[in-house]
Amino acid sequence: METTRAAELRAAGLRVTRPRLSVLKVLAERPHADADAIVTGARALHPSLSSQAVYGILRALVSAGLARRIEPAGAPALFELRVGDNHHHLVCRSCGAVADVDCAVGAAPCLEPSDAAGFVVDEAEVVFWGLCLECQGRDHPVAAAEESVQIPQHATRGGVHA
Amino acid sequence: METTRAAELRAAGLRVTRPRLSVLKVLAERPHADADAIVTGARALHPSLSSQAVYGILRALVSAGLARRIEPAGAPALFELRVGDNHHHLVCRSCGAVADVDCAVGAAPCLEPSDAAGFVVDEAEVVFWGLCLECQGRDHPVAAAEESVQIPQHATRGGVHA
DNA sequence: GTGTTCTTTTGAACCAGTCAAATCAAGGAC
DNA sequence: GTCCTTGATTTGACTGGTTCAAAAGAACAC
Repeated sequence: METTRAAELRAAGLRVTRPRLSVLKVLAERPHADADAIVTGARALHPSLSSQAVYGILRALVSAGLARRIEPAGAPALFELRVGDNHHHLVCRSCGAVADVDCAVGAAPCLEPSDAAGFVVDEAEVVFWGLCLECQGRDHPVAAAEESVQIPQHATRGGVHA
Repeated sequence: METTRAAELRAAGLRVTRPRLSVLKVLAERPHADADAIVTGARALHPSLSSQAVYGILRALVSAGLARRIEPAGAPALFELRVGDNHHHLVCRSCGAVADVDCAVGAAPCLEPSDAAGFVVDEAEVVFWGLCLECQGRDHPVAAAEESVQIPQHATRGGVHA
């Protein structure tokens, strides 16, 4: 298993080091971890690891195409290994939990902007905001989105819009 | 005109103050301004204005529903007065320019996640990444998305995906 | 006008992330 | 296997965007 990760690094033109293997292992175990969680997790495997090293490693992985960085508004950046497929994210307004979603329509027509204003678009990024199963129960079940929200984002009333 | 803005503030249950009117005026003149630009602009109208006051005002406006905060990955937050309609944003990877887009489809089916994983979704936020007209010319016209990019985001090769 | 309450000011602090120099290790050449 | 070059990590300081807290000030209901 570690051989696989080492091969991935090598294939991407990156040297195989213990810090990098540790970070990859943490990312495989918990997708959508933030830098801090990755530092903590990777230190279990390589105690001397500094947080700056993790930032460097994450940057190397992202620019090599081995990892993807997502930045939900109001939260620190998250990292995931699932890269190269067309998936988006569900984010819980209350606890920040993140789940992957595939878009229902492949190359969806609604994701070609109606008027691109001269822009050449190369990516459409979608974030679905809501409440995860757990927070629906914890907060009051109706109008739960009004509850104590850590992520500073104006909650649109009245259903999903596009 | 200022009467209108004052009325909007009052209607939202906020006191009418010169700092707030100044910030609203700046937001009306330049949509998608960041906090720093708003401070600079508002100081032209109210020189003693502190940046902390602007942060406070912006927060009040957003939570009152008079303004909307958007946070493109890797850039400071932007603010706009256009609220309550279903619009999204085009962001230039090179210069950070932002343009509004209405989605082609109203309550688009593709924006209902294929599998919501138990989440109750109340908003779908779409960001289209690309190059604005100006940066297409400045950078090399083909594969321009590979150019010196300030916003740390992995550029997906091969067209818009969903 | 007066007083209460909300705003702004002032000044400090916080956090995620970055930078730069020095040390260290991976892995190709021998 | 050892040496050397280049790239990776460590160490420590620092930045930019944003938030917090206490004190001073201004709106506006009465």
